[in-house]
Amino acid sequence: MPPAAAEPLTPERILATTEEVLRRFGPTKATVVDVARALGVSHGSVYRHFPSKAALREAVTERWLTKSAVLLEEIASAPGGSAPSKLEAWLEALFEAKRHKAGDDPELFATYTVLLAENSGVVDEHLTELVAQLARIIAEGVAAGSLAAGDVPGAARAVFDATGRFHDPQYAADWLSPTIIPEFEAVTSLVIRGLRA
Amino acid sequence: MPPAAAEPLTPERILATTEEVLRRFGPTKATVVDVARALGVSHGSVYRHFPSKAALREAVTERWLTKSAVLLEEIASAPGGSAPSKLEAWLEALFEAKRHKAGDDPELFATYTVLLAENSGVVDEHLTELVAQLARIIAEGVAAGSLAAGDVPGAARAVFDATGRFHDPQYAADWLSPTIIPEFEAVTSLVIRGLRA
DNA sequence: CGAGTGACAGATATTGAAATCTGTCACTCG
DNA sequence: CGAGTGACAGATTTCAATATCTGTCACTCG
Repeated sequence: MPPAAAEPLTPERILATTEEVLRRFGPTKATVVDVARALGVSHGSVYRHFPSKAALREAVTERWLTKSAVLLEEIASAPGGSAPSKLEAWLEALFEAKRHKAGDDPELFATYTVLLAENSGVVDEHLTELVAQLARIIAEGVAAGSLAAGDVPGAARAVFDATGRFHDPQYAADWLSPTIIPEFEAVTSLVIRGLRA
Repeated sequence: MPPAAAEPLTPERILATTEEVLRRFGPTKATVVDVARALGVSHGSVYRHFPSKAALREAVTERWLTKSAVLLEEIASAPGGSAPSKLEAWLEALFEAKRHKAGDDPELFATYTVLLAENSGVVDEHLTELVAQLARIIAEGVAAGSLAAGDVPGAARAVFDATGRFHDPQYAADWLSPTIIPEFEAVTSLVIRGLRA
């Protein structure tokens, strides 16, 4: 981040710089003063755009989660393909995305894990959104006769819960295990089998 | 714990006192000196029986896990009953036991959660033992024709992983939610359905 | 002997004073 | 005006000194 630039100070620019500062200093060391310094403004200016440090960090978290949700939405709403195979693709995309984020840059992943933990409200909304995506896939399968579910939202939630080990960041350490992929496949196929008509 | 008694200083007595001290002071404050004081001996004596504080805490952890495993083993090896219903009973017993421990004495539960985290070796053995119990139930079902599984140990592991939300202490906070029981039932029935012949 | 002791060295944790950070606000200046 | 400032009070974090704990060992004493 170049020290300054006479560009207008927008929320967008502040968020991007906050991400950068979090990346460099980590979640415990990154301060509002650091963000302001990186932007070449006083920290008071940052408070013109965000009411608190917590709100700033929450906005960064939201941004990150939105990116993931959009990616998965594309799979969920893709035309064609059977519901079971779409379900499998969706679960695999979720797992692979997380696994790569955790594996490629563990420090950044740890940083975001801290932010997720302190913004459970934003995370809950994100999880609700993901379960809703799953529910749409399952509903499609029920309509097509390839899946069976009495309570579609309940089934979606159950699928999400049952695969928690492969998307909950608390298990990130396990994702490095060489047996994690067969384990993922075993759970996925068990769950899909349980949902088949 | 009465200050002293001229009883012989056995590993068993040290372990019981360590549990008591952990219960009262919590995992961060409980020291070997505290344990010795509660036993009315010098801390050097404790080191005659356990090579280190870590070993002492590990032994306490092992003791606790063994108790749980024995309880579940009774269900797994009970004669009679179909494999699917035994599987359900086993999963429910595991969940209820954990849920009650967490709900009835949250501080003690938190203490043990800390000990579990620092003794992953002991925990891994315990988990292997539990998965083996599941595998025995599933094998019984396959033999009786009520369940289907190509790879029985793999399926047991998958069942265990899929129900993680209902036994992994990291999720203990969720166990207080009023919706946790239907969620448990949804996952359990999905998994058992996936295993049915 | 051999279970138990207690003084000791090095490691770890606690504490309180100093430094830094968060959030506010009266002010500047284009 | 209204985006940006910087000095300030109170909260939080850091750091170094102090205290406590862990683990060892030469010793006691039944």
